[in-house]
Amino acid sequence: MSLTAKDARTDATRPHAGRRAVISREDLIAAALTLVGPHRSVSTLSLREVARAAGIAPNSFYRHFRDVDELAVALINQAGEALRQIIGEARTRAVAERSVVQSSIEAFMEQLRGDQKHLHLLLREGTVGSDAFKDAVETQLCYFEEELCNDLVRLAKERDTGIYRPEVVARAITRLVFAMGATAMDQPEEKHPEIIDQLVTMVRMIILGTQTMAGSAGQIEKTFSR
Amino acid sequence: MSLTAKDARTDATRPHAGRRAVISREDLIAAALTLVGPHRSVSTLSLREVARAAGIAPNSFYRHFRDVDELAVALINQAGEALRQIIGEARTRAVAERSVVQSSIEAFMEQLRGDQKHLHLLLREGTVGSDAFKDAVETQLCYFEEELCNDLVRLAKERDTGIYRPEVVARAITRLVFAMGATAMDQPEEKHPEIIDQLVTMVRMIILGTQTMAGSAGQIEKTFSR
DNA sequence: CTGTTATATATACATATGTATAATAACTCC
DNA sequence: GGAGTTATTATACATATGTATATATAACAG
Repeated sequence: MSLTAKDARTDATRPHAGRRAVISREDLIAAALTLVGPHRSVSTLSLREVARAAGIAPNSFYRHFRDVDELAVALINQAGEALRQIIGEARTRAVAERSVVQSSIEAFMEQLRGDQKHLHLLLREGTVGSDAFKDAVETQLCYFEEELCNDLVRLAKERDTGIYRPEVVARAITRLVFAMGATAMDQPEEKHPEIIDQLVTMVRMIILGTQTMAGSAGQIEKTFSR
Repeated sequence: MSLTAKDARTDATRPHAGRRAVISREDLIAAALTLVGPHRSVSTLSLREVARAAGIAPNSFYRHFRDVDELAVALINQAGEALRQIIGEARTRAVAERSVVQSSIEAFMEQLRGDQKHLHLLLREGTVGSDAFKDAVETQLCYFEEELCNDLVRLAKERDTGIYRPEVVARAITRLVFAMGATAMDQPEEKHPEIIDQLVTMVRMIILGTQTMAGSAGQIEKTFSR
């Protein structure tokens, strides 16, 4: 179990008896990612197709995944992590600047425009496929909800505005943003500003609603002072 | 163009030269409907499979549809019409009774519980597939939005509550209900009451928000007097 | 070098798919 | 009855898929 000097050469991979893998799990995921898109669903990917895209023999696929479905789950998890990190950065960056709502949504749509296939996956494919796949998507969505919920509670305390059932608020906003994002992906870029505007309005209505329900109607202007 | 006695026998089908169709477009759609479900996406349906389910030879499919995609579009349109009618009835029935929000959502979830495959289709498959298919789903969603928008404006006038950007409100509610409905379909029935409760809260927040934005905060209690 | 072992490929097979072509069956009209 | 017309089927073919089996290849240990 001790590491020799030779092992260090292989850089964080422990010594290896047998042929070295010419391709990694991640390479396969990346190859699959090039195949999906607005017109191609993960659920229609075939093992041979992915293998072809990755430049390996069909059977080599089995060295990395039990079947395409397992790949799909890995794909979703990767997509969720990537997106959460991006949104997280946008959020902390936003606090200093303008409205949290506005800049978070803009960051989201910005990402969407960047042809990030990851986003396509998370937004559109959540509700079709195997149980394992759907669970994976749901889990990622819940992560988003939790983080947003924490943010909402924190902000409400800071600004001393009330907040009614923050977990429901977080869920509503998350689902709404994802749903609107999914439809936005099929629209030409000219329409994105309008969609952003609608989304911002929706989110503000929800926030206004939860604050009113919490009985803090008097503090509303404070929140939207940009 | 005149109808003879013999024509009347065939009941609204005009006289027909050549063999009579043993199967109709609708039969094919119905057969396809039996194949889709929580685990089967429309986009994975094969021509032969649908033909098999309908009890016809693969090639006979072409007499009715150019390809599976055309069937999928027809399926969506049918689903949309069916659902709109159901919700419409629920809505008019609701006005006399309790809160419009509560009873509309309950009607929606009720339908969902009834294993209506139509709903599965509309809720989940909207964002993957051909352009024609996605357009069809989007169109149906827009119908919902328009009807809801009319309702909202009418109700706002009746109750003299303000309403800010009703089309955005209608869109938010529609997308939210559909998104929540899609996730609800994977949950056991015991959780449905909780989901309904969340959804009702979400919609009330939005309505409260739009009313507040319209500057009619004083009239809020009136709306939620159940 | 030899052996061991993990990895990748080649070949093969049963099965599924979309569709072309030709044949058959059921119907209307004369 | 037969002629014309249309719906349906039978057969066939090229192609794609998942996977089983066997084999080749590369890295390591000794």
